Amino acid sequence: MKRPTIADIARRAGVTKSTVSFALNDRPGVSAATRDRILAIAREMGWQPSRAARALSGGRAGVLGLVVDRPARTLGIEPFFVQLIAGIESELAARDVALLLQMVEDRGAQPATYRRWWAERRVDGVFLVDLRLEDERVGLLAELGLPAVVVGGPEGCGGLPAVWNDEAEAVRAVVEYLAALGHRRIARVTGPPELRHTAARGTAFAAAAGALGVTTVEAATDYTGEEGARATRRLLAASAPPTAIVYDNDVMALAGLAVAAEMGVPVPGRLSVVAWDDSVLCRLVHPPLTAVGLDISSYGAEVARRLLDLVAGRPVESGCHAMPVLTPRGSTGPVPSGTVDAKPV
Amino acid sequence: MKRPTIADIARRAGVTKSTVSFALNDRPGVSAATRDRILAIAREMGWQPSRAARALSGGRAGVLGLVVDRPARTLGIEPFFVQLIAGIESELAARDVALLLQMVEDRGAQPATYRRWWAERRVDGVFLVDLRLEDERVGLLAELGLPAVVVGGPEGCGGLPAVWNDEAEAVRAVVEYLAALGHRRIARVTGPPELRHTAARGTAFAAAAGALGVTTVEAATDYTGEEGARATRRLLAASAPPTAIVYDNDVMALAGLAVAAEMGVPVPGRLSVVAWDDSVLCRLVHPPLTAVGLDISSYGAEVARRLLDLVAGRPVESGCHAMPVLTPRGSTGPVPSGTVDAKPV
DNA sequence: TGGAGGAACAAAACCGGTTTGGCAAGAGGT
DNA sequence: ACCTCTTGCCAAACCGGTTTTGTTCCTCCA
Repeated sequence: MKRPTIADIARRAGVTKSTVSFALNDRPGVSAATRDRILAIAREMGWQPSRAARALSGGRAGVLGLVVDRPARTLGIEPFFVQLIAGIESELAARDVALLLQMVEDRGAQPATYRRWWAERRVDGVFLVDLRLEDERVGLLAELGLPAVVVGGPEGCGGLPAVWNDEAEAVRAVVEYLAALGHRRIARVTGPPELRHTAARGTAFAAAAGALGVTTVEAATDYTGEEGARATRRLLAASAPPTAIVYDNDVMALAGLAVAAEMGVPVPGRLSVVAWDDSVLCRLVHPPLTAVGLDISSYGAEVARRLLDLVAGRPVESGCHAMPVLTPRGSTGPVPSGTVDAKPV
Repeated sequence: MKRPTIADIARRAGVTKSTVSFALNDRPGVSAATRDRILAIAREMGWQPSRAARALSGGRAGVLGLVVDRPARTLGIEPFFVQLIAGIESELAARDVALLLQMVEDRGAQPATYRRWWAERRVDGVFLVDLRLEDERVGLLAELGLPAVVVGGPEGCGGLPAVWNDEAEAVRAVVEYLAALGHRRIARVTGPPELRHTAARGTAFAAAAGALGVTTVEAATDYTGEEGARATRRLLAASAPPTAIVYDNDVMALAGLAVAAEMGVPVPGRLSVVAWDDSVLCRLVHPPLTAVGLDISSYGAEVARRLLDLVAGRPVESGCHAMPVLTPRGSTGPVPSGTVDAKPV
C-alpha cells in the first residue's frame, strides 16, 4: 500500500501543499469550502501526517521517554512500573504521543541514553524515576534543556517539576496501626538506601516510631525477593526478633511470608507482615497481605499530563498526588502476650 | 545547548554536506584524510544524527513497535512480558533502535494502532504477541506491508515469520512426570481459549494424557490470579477433585496455592501444583512451585534479531527457539495411596 | 475612482539528513 | 600527446511536512 502525502492531497484538490497544510491544521487563511474539500479528500485517502516530517519541521517528535534501570528479573514481578507505564500510556495514547521505553541493566548507561535521545531529537521529554541521593541525571537534563518530570520527590529535584505521594503520612499511619496492635519492635526491610524514596520513608519511619516509643530495625535490600527472604531470615533468627515487619515492596513481603512459613513462624500469630506496594499479588497469597497502596496508574497519568504540559510550554508546578492508604488484611494481628517485647523504650 | 548538524560540520571542515554525509556513513568517495578530519570534528562537536531527518530521508525510523492488550492490572505481576521486553531491548539497544510500547485496554484498538503507526511511518516493524485463533492482525500487517514477527506460532501466522517454543514436548514431559508420581486425574487451568498457544497446549495436553491413560479437566480463565483462584476452588470442591493441577502461568499457580492453603488441602500432600511460566515468583512462595520455564529474555532477543533482519531486508525464516524445561520443586509429590483415583481409564 | 486593507491562495524556504549527477584533476594506457 | 577511467569533491534534488513571503483579486471607503 502507498501512503498518501499532502502533495497527493494538494494535487487532487487543485491547490498547493501549503494550503493543504493550513487546512489540515485548522489555521486561518483558507476558505470554508476549500477547507472542507481538502479535509474530505484527506479522509478519503486515509492520510496521516508523517511523524518524521513533522518532527523535522516542527521540532517535536511526539515521543516521551522512560528509562528504567532495575534488573529485569525483579522488574518482571514488580507491579509498580507496569502500572505506572499503563497510567502514562492512557494519557499519551489519547494525544497520539508515543512512549519510548528503555531498559538498561547498569545505571551508568542512563545519562548516556538521555544524552543520545536529546542529540538525536528522539524524545520531547523524559520521565525520571528512582531518584537517587546524588543524582547526576537532574543536572544533565537541566543542562541539556530536555524537559523532564520527576516521578517522586519533592527533595533533590533541582529545578525539575515533580509529582510525589505523601508517604510520610502513610508511614505514620502504618506505625500507629501496628503500635495499636501492641507491636513494640518493628523491622523494616527496605529498598536500596541510595534511592531518595527509601531514605524519605526511613526518616518518616524513625520519626513515627520515636514518637510512639517503638523500637525499629532496618535491613536494606535491592528490592529482589531473594534479598527480602534473606533479610527476613536474619531478622527472625535474631535473639529478640521483631513482631512485625514492613516491606518496601510486595514481592519482598511475599518472600517474607514464605520464609516465615518455612521457619514455622505463624503469620499473623507471631509475626505481622505489611507490604508497601499493594497489588493483586497481596490478595493472592494466604494469608492475604495487609498493604499500603495507591492507584499507581492514576499516578502515572498525572505525571504524564504534567510532562505533556511542560513539553507544550505550559507552566507546570510540582505537587503531591495522593496519600497511600493502608488496607488491613490477614497478615497483621495483635501481639500475643507471651511474645510481647519485655523492655519498652 | 545547541545540537550540531552536518551543515555545521561541513562548515568547520570546509567541505559540503554531502561529503560529510558520505564520510560519516563510511561510504566510498571520500579520501582517508578528509574522512578522518570530518570524523574528528563530528566527534569533537558531539554530533548525533537526527532521527527525524534520517527517517524522512532514508525511510527508516529506527523504531520497532509492540502492542500489548492484556489488562494492566494482571500484566503488572506477569513476568513474561517484562522479561520479553528486556530481551528485546538488549538486542535493540546495541543497534540504537528504539522500542515503542503501546498498552491498549481493549483488543479492538490493536489494528487501529498498527494502521496508525504504519501511516505515520512511526515504526519500521512490529512484534506480534498473543496470536489468536482468528487473528485479523496477520492479514492487516501483510496488507500494509509492515514487517512483523510473530512471538509464538507456528500455526496461524499467515506468511509472517515466527519464533516459538516447543511446548508440545514440554507438555508431554509434565504429564509424564505427574503420571510417574501416580497422578491419574490432572486438571489444567488455562489462559483464554482463543489464544493460539492456549489451544496448542490443550491439544498437546490431551494427547499426552490420552497416551498415558490419564483423565484431564480443563478450566479456562483470563490469566488473572482471581480467576485462577476461582477455578481452583471449583476444581477442589468437585466430587472427585484432581490430584494435580497445571496452571498456564505462575500467577494463577500462586493463587491456586493460596486457595489450597485456605481450604486446608496440603500441597504437595493431597494436591500437586505445576506452574507454567517459571519466574522468581515460583521460588518465593512456600512450598516453592514446580514450574515449566525457559529463558524468556533470550527468547525476546531472538525475536528481536529476526525482526531487525526482516526490516533490513535480510531473509528471515521461522523457527523454534527452545524447549521449556520442567524444574521440580516442592509443590509436586506422589499421590498418597488413600486419595489415588479408583477407576483407571 | 483610486487607494488601502484584507481574504484566499501560490511560491518558496526550511528542518537535517541521503542520494544522484556533474565536474575537475590526476592516473593509466596506447 | 590524446583519450579514458577513476578519484574526490561540489551542487542540487529529495523526503513530507511547517512557516514565511508574495501575489491576486475583491471589498470597502473617502
